[in-house]
Amino acid sequence: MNPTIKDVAKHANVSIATVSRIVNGLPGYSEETKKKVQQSIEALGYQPNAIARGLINKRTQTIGVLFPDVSGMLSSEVLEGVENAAHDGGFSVIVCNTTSSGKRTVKYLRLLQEKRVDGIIFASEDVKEEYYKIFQEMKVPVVLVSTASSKYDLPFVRVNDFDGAFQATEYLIRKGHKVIGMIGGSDEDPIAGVPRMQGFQKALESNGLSFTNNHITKNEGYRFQNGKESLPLLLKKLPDMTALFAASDEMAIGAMSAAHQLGIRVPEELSIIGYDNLKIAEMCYPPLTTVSQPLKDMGQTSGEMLVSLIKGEQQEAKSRYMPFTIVERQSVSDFRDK
Amino acid sequence: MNPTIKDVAKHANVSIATVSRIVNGLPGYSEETKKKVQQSIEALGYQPNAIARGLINKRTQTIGVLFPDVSGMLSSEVLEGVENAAHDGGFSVIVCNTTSSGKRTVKYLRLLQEKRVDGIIFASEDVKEEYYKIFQEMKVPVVLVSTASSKYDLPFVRVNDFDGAFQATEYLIRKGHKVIGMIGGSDEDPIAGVPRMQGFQKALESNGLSFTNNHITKNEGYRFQNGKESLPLLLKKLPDMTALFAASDEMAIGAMSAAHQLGIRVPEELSIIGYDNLKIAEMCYPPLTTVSQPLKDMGQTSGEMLVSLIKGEQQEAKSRYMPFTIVERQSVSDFRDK
DNA sequence: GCGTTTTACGTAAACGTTTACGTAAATCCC
DNA sequence: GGGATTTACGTAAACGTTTACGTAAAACGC
Repeated sequence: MNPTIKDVAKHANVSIATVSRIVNGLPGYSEETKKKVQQSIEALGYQPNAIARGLINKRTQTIGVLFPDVSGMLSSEVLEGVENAAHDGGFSVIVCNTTSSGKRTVKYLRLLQEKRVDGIIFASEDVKEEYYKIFQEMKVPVVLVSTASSKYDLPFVRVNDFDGAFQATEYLIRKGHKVIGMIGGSDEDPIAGVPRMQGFQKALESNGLSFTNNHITKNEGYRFQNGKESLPLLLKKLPDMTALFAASDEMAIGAMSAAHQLGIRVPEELSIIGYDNLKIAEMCYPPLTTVSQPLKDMGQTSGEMLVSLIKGEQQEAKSRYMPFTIVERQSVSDFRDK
Repeated sequence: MNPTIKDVAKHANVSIATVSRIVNGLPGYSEETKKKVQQSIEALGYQPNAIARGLINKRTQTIGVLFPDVSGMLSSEVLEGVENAAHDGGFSVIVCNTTSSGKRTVKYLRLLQEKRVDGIIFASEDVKEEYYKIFQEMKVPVVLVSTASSKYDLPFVRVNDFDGAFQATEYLIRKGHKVIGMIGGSDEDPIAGVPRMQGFQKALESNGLSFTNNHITKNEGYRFQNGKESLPLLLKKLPDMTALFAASDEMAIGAMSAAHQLGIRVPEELSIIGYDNLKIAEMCYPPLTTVSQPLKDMGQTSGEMLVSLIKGEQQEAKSRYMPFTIVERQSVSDFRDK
């Protein structure tokens, strides 16, 4: 089995306290003793036991990250950023796939509490009261990413969804489009659903364009299939539509697929703008113009924020709205001549 | 802070051994004592400390998973399967993003060794000697996924890449194509590079079609951009090419993008078949026909295999070749009339 | 040389849990 | 009723590490 600190101490003929001091770079030993101990460590192949250290220090150097869909394209980029920041800060990442289930989320939080993780990153979902209660019990820092909570004072890292939608819609308006539809999310989703629809509506109204219920179709999810099914519905409600804003890249690409099937040329007959700037945005045909959420940076920033809170480098984190841009590709046509 | 087992024992007026027995469902207490202890647990909000338990049991209920690219589309689906299996088996997953760097991989393995993880899943990369040395030191089970090792006897879960490529190429041949090219990976990649190229070559030769160096372009990576850059090169070498097999879905979609730009109609003028069946295969235009690696199932299977090894339910794991299928979509035309 | 300060150790206790083993009481069976 | 077995505890030690504190020796300064 693995040699312990006792084996090293015996081999080097010193006490375990001396070995510990040397291993951890604390003062209190001679150069001669240090060399002797290091030789013993190498000879025995000693690897310190982080479990024992965690028990004493009451810190495990581990954080938990909860995603509603760990293999989703959004999640995987955020995860990369989080993992980079955590690793650089000396922390390991336990990943939890909650599948948007409240029960499973509570189970994971309890598990993370038992494992005494030093902090939590909670991604892309609304914070329920019972989650917040567990956060409180755990007495560790929590950072939200790609989400926020109106009810609980938890630091977050996100993009301003209202502004992003507003500017995406204004972009279409500036390109000369006057009949613009939206493939939206859910009325009950306070994170990605409601603000993006509100931003869309506000942009229309601010530019003197009409907004009615016919301008939006709503969905429970944000997937390719949702977008594909929504386009025919939207066209029925808004037959003169020349452009649309989709509340996610996947839905935009789904709409694109449906347009191909309906023989509608994109962008010549229908312009489409998405939201996220996932990797696939450049891979579809035509390449998608979209609102760019800097997902990996958001993961990185939230990871750094959490590490900083754990280390006590700051007592309170300042929530961050990350900048977004409109990445122009080829899915939006210039309608100003028409 | 968190109440300990000592607090519960004091509150319930029993010993800590009794609390432990009750919490862990071991025999040796009366129903009356059990009720009393459970009330104390609830009143104090006791959560067992998994760190202390891990130190005693020499088992952390945690596994480490190493990916060369954690946000890659391949990785994220495998990760979901692994995480599901691990969670169901009572294990947490520490995710490590090695970025294909040998140095970083060693660093992660050492970290996982210190954290005393119960097992390792190693994905999508060749096993180097120094990794294998660390596996040996750690004395925990290791399972490979989406990779294998010719040099070390480690159980793996993968698809037979030779067969997959062979059948993809035969599929094109059965569709009447006679001049078939390949966008391949690297000669130095014994996992995804060489076998897929060999399968392609064998299929051509077995069907009496010519194979020369002009039939393959090679790449260092398997990304969209690699595919996009490869198509013009391949067309230069093989101007009469009517179909191509790409060694990954991303490269297939990259080739598709290049075809659109060159005004080549897919599949009418050029048929394309990919490899992986990533989510994006159905999202591109036209939807991609591809060899389907069951990525999530592979993750699930490798996770189950590792859990079983850790629990001692089996002493040796039997390596698994997972079945693949050809998922027909719309990127391959029937060339038998022409 | 002597008193003070610093250095280089080692000892003992702690962290929160699990469990082997001993003991007393209760139960069972002849 | 008595001996054997089972049940229901509690005690003590262990797991591998960190560190406060005490002590002896060395170094420093007058």
